[in-house]
Formats: sequence, C-alpha cells, structure tokens
Amino acid sequence: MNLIDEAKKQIEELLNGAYESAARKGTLPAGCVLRGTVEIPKDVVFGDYASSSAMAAAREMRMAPRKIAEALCAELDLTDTFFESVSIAGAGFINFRLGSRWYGDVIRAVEAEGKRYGQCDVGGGEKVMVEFVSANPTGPMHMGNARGGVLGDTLANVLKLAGFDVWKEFYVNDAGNQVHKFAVSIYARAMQEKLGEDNFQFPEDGYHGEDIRELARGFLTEHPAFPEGKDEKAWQEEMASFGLARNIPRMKADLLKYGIEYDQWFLESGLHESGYVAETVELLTKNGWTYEKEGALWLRTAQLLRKKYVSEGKTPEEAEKLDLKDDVLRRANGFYTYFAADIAYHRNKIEKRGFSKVINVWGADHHGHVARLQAAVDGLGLEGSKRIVIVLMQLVNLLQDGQPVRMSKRTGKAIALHDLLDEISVDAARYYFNNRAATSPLDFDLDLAVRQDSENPVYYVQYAHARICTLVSLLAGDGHPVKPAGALRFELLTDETEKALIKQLSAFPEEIKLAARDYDPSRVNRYLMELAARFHRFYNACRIRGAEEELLDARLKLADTVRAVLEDGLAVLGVSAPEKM
RNA sequence: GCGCCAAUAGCUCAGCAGGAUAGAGCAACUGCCUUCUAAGCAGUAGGCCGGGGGUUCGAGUCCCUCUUGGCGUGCCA
Repeated sequence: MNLIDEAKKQIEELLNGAYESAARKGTLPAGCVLRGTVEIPKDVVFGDYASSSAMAAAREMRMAPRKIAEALCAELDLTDTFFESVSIAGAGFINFRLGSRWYGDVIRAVEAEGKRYGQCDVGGGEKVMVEFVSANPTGPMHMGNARGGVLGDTLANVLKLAGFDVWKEFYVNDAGNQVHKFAVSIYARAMQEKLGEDNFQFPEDGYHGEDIRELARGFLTEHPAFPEGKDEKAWQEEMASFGLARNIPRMKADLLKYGIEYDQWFLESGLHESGYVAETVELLTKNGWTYEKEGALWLRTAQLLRKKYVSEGKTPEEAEKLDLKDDVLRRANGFYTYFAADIAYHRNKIEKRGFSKVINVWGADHHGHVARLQAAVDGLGLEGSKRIVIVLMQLVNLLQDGQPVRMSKRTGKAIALHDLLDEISVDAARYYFNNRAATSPLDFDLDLAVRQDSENPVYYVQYAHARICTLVSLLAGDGHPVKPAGALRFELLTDETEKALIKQLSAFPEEIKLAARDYDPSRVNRYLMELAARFHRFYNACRIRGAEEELLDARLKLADTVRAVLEDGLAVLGVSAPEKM
C-alpha cells in the first residue's frame, strides 16, 4: 500500500468536497475546477502535506488565495481521515498535519505486506526487456561495462517491483567487422609466436591488448600444427570461434561476480545465419525506405527521422531544416552493417517475441544512434519511437591519485572488471556504480573505492541494518521479542525523530514507482541513505532498552520495521544486508 | 558548422510533471561513548543555483539566448 498516494488522494477528495459545499453556500464561485498539487513540504513546520489549490484557483475565482483557502478550510471535516489539523500559511498554502493513526498504519502496512511492501502495479504485468552491457566479446570488459551492468540489473529489479514482467538480455556482437578484426589480431599474434615478434606485421587497427596474445598462445597449445594444414582464412575462422568460446564464458563469470545474471545471451550471428537480417532489410525495401547508391543499399534515415520528429510535434519546416544523413544497410561488399543487424534485432524483440517495451542501456557515446534506430523500426511499422527506450549512461572517468586514466581498448589499457573486484567488495561496487543518475558522469577514483572505511556510503546504510539486528537480538535476550503490530500502541511514538522515520518508511513504494517511471534506480540509493540517516537520528534521540514497556515495544517494532525495509531496499540494489559489522 | 547532454557549497552530487528560508556526503571547525554498535549523533562555517532576457501570484526547476565543458556527426560497432 502506498500511504503517500493514499494521503494525497484523501486531501484531493477532501478539498473537492469542501469546494462543492462552499460553492453551494456561495462562499466560493461555482463552476470552477480545483487544480493544484499536493506535496510534502521541505520543512515540517508547514505540516506534513500541503496543497497549492487555493493559489492555483486565484485567477479563475478572482479571489485572493488566502480567502479561497479560508473558504475551503471552513468546509473541511477531518473526522475519520489521516489528518488531525489543517492550517493556512504563506501565500495561501493549505497545510495538513497527520494524526497519530496514520503513523501506526504505516508500520502495520509494512508488516502486513511483508516482502510485497514497496511493490506497485504501474507495470500492470507489461512484458519489457532490459538489454544491458552487451559489450563486444572481443576483449575484457571495462569500467563503463561495470556501471552499465549494475545500472541495468538494478533497473530490472526496480521494474519488477513496479509490476513489470522483466526479461534481462545481453546482446552478443559475435558477428561482423569487429569479430573479423578479432580473428586477424589473434592470427597475427599466433604468427608472431611462431616466427618471432618482428617477423610478422601486426595490423594497425587490430586489438592490441595482452588478452589477444594469451588467446593466441592458448590456441597454439591446442593446435600445435598451426599454421600448416589450412589456409589463412580457415585458421582465422577457427580462431574467432576459439576466442569467442573463451571470452563469452569469461564475461558471464565476471558479471556473475557482480550478481548479474541474464535470462538470455542473444547471439547476433543467429540473426545473420537465419536470414532474419536480410528479411528485415527486404521488408524496409518493400516499405519503400531504401535505395541503392554506389553499390550499397541505403536506408532513407533522413526521411524517417523527419517523419518521426513531425509526429513528435516539430513543424515540417523545422524538420526540413535539420541536417540529417542516410545510413548504409548493406555494404558494397555484400555484408550487412551493424545498424542493419540492430534493426533486425529490435524487430525480433518487438514483433517476434512480443515485448511491448524494450529498454536499452547504452553508453552516452552512442546517443547519435538512438533516434535513427527508433525511426528505422518505425519504418517497419513497429512503433519504434514508442517502444524503444534508451537509457543513456554517461561514461565513467577513471581516476587515480586524482588524475584521469585514459582508457582505450585499442591500446589495451582498459582496466578489467575482474581486477576491480579483487580490490573492492561487490557491495561497494554495486552501490558506487548506482550512486549517480545515469545522466551524470561518474568519476571512479580507484584510491577512494579501494578504501573499506566509512568513506563509502554503502557502509552507512549497512551499518544501520547491522545496528538494528544487534539491537533486536539483544532485546530478545532481555525477554523483549518484536511483537506483532496489532497489539502495539504506536500513538506513543511522538518524538520528531520517530515521526520523521515513519514518514520515510511510508515513502518506499513511492520511490520505487518514481524510479521505475524515470528509469532511474539511483533514487533507491538516495532513499536508503535518508532512511538510514533518520534511523541513526532516532537511535541517538530515543532509547529503546530500558524504556517503559509499551513504549519499548512500539520503538522496537519501529526499529525492526526499518530493518525490514532496509533489507528489501538493499536487495533491490543487489547489496547484502549484514547482521554484524 | 549541426545535433545530444551537462553547468547548483572548496570537492562530488541531490533537488527538475514550477511552490514557502536551495539540501546531502566528503573536506574544515566545536561538542557527545561508566547506559541498545562512535562505520554513529548534535552543532558551526560555507551559495548573485554559469551570464542575460521571458512566461507566472511564485522559477534552481519551464521557454529563448549567450558562455563554458563532455560526447556524437563512418560502407566502425
């Protein structure tokens, strides 16, 4: 149950009812509709909830906001509501103060719903896919992949709680140009092993990383006859398969260390082999969106984009002015581009597998691709602009000693994921990578992340959980087990820290809802920080052990309720909730 | 050139379907453990929310413009 929603809804109903009777009595003009929002004021002196309806209605009613507020308040009956008092303040805010019943309701709701507390049904069982990381299997994963992995996995958890039917997928680019480069690179290293470093030229645009040398050596161990018996091309093909067969399980293992598991690892090669890419391109041709030029087959991306922009509200003149380019789908050499495969892949997601929404976590450097992909899928008649959601993630700046470390796959300087985990815990990594909204760049300071002290905010949250666990078991030893909520007197919880803490408990379902709406799981981090902070404040202000019996029981229950929500919230993040620290 | 994203405390960032006196963490300073975990709490200090216009009863939040930074603009993926 979302008690914040309930409270807001109740205020709207109260005010609408008050307006109707005021209009009947003639204290307010009839025929108006109350607008304005209900929100939680920053400062509790203004009450627990505030409505701006009176100010919003001022113009339409031709009355001073405070006069409107007074007329509304005169008609309010708070009997049997969450609220005990109402007041008018400032320019015409109507401020509501919660009665004690509401606080008990929150704790009882968390107990009654158990693990379901925090869930909501905005998803309505809608089938959605979250595709994330999808790193090239031609080399080790780097920091950006780690962030994407944590972001995607956490987002999937949030969407599940919000009532979506979530499928997690990794798109394996095991076809196309970069696999060719991969094969050529291994081949060159293998030849160098055989002939000596200086006697075989390594391709300039090849992959220079040490991992390629290792793959070459591994290949030679299994194929001592190399380079005899087959031609260059055949060897390279075999090397590509060999390398992918090594790298893909390695990526799976690395991600699993972060607690990231996929429902499916989807192979790009399958789309090519089954003819699905060719068929998709044909479909675009049939729809009139392609043309041939200089031996290649082109997509009329510019035209598709203009159509998309106009349907999204731009005027045709504005759209015409944009400098847009078409894309190649099939090269002059007969091979399909990555773009063609990607269009086919999204057709597969939407048309073949029936996902009503596909959410892709991409690095911000791919942003130029977003609208083009959506427009292309529009061209297939599959509502790409509506169904494809791209969460753009700003890149990770790796810092050491406060100085940026340049990362480049080509020069092989990428910091590998499994190395990172040797340094810091999974908990710290998962919290750290989810600590910023995807839209803001993330500085990853190696020296800072390695520190296992209170510097890292994850410990602040975990500490609150551990503190409560100790407390609960200590009191159980004293003969004070946590009791069911039904028998407890929560109206005894009158301290400001107690009320603030309960209000934060009530916000959990709302936070999940907003995190799902904005595709922003980092909200959960901030929520938990605040919950932990309010607990620590309560803990310092209100003693539990030694308090009078009924108060002790109510406070202990409150603490234990916080523990449960911390545990569930940390679970969303994939972070453990330790009982001792 | 064009396009996307950003600019808030010394540092890193929240706050953005407009609301009251702009918040947190880190860093600095002052207090609080004979009583439930001090990985904690309380307090002090720190801000023309990049500049300028506009819409509004009301703008950090929306619109325009300028400045600065990141990224993109491949028959790469």
